[in-house]
Amino acid sequence: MTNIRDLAREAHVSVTTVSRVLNDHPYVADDKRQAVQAAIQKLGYIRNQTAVHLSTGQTHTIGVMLPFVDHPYHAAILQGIARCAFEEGYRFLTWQTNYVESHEHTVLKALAQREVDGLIIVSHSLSVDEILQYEQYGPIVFCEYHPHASSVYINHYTAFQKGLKALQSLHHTEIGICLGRPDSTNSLARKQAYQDTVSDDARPEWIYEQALTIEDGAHVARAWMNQSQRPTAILTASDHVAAGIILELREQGYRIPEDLAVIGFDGSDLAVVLNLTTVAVPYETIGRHAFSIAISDSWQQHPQTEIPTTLKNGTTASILCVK
Amino acid sequence: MTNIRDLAREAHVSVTTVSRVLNDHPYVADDKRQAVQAAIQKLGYIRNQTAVHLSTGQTHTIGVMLPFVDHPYHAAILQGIARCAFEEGYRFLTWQTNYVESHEHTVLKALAQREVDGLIIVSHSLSVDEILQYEQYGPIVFCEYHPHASSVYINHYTAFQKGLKALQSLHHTEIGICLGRPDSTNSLARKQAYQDTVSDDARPEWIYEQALTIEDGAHVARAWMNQSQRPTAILTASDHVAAGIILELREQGYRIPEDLAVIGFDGSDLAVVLNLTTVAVPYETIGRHAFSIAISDSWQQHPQTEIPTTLKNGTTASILCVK
DNA sequence: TTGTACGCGTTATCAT
DNA sequence: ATGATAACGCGTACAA
Repeated sequence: MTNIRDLAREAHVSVTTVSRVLNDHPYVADDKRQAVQAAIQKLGYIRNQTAVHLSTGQTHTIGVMLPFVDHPYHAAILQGIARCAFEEGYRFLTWQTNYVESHEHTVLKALAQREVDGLIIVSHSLSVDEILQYEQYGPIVFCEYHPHASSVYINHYTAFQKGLKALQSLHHTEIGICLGRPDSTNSLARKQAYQDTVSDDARPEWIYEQALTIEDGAHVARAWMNQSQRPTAILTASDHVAAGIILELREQGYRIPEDLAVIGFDGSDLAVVLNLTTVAVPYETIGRHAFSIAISDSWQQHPQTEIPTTLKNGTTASILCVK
Repeated sequence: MTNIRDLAREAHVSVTTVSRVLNDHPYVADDKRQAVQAAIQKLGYIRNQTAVHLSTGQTHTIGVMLPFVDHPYHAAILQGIARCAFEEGYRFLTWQTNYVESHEHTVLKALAQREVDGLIIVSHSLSVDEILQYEQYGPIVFCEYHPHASSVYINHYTAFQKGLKALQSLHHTEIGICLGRPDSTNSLARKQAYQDTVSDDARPEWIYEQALTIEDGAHVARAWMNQSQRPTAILTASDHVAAGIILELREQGYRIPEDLAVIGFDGSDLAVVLNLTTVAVPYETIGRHAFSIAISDSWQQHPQTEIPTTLKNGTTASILCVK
């Protein structure tokens, strides 16, 4: 493997001059520059990036920690990160943690070990404090709201409130909600929005937890059918869950939204094909913002960037479907 | 940043001994080992991976080249790669190329520059020969069939044939197909399967090209409606396209499968929620195989690994729906 | 404008 | 069992 020393010898210049040519530095005579370039051609030289990384102390790589890569929600954030990273000449490493804490530690360690210049945390199960201990090694940006950390987030409280108020404006008073992991930051905010907005009509038995997948949605539907007192509308935390509920209920002969109004969350392809009423989230934008914070110096101020959501009208809970 | 020299000084041993302790090598006395470990604790030492990479000449990182990260199809392959990589203590870098050739060159260059130990190419637009020139720098594994390269693939010819024969067994004789990028390896195989299987009934105007997204599917549906001679069944190259066709046609008052039978491809979430008849592909398995080939020595023999597909019955083209 | 010499942090070779 | 010391390949003060 030929290196810059070989080039220097071949071109009859010093390694410094070679390095200058390689990095487009000024102050190098044209004849020498050409001599170096000729040597590069002749010897088929290719720069070793690892050596650059060691020498400069930077890898130009950002790490991304997320539970799963194959969920539309996360993939869309990745999309934003990918676009931005490419534009900036950065790479990104992805770690899939499945919310396993030991795996999350692996990711944090990678930051400490200088494998990456910074970290974007899409979702996590370790405590924020524990994660922030690694901030001494480089920028850590969350895609969730955390007041004492750099975070790019959607306001799950107001987003959920938006859905709930829409249902109320359709004269629903018996409203249920679906949550994902019950103790996650997002779920807590959503539950709070539920209690504040629906207030007196809020009922614990209408809060369906651990609802994350299509399959989980079907479970929720079955639970709903078995209840003596049923909500007339359900706001979910993902389009997948909404889809599961709707499919199962239709299967059983119920009509949506007449028997049960359902609102999704995400604005994914599922919402398009099922024509779901849903809370659309610009995930790609979140990824872009998170990335640009991670590679700038602004992260040190722990900036808070809220990304707005929009309620997208469909046929599973719309004015058109209500008398 | 403390390094192994600091540790050596602190523990009163040589850097070699420190390195041995760090890498669990034998031949190091217990007292020295403990002294080193104490020094590690005291100085808060963390190993610099970049230096390890330079010294060993390996990065323990695999690069993944794909057009988009936010398509279920690619995300599922990534999932397989992610699982395998984690198990093996490897990292993976993802490059999203959008099928832009200059971007693809960037990825190949990264292999030459030793940023990654190997490359998995999910899909590409550069010629295989051009890509294979970079094989001198490390393993390159394709997730498409290429006879002279390491490849993990599904047989698009037989997979498409499977769908076509299913339609024929439902007594369809007027069959159309949707293809993605018209000149891709996959599309060519699919077109061949169409011509061979449907043979005399194959019609150029029933081959709908550039059909990749839900939106494209809607276009296909409109094209179909405008035709004087319409196929009675369409086999698509993705569930997205199938979904787009079905939604648009239902919108216009057509019935599926009575007016048009539709078969999807992928076996994605869309197929689940729309109850599509589809050709299911185990993408995660493809990712796993590709990865394990990339990190073993077997790639040098250019192994060919075919992954089987299965026809999944739904309601958009099933025996149940035909008299 | 150019070059020398050292640093980056680790592993590997070869003595002892 | 342990330790000097030379790689690995590049960037960069500092000197000239």
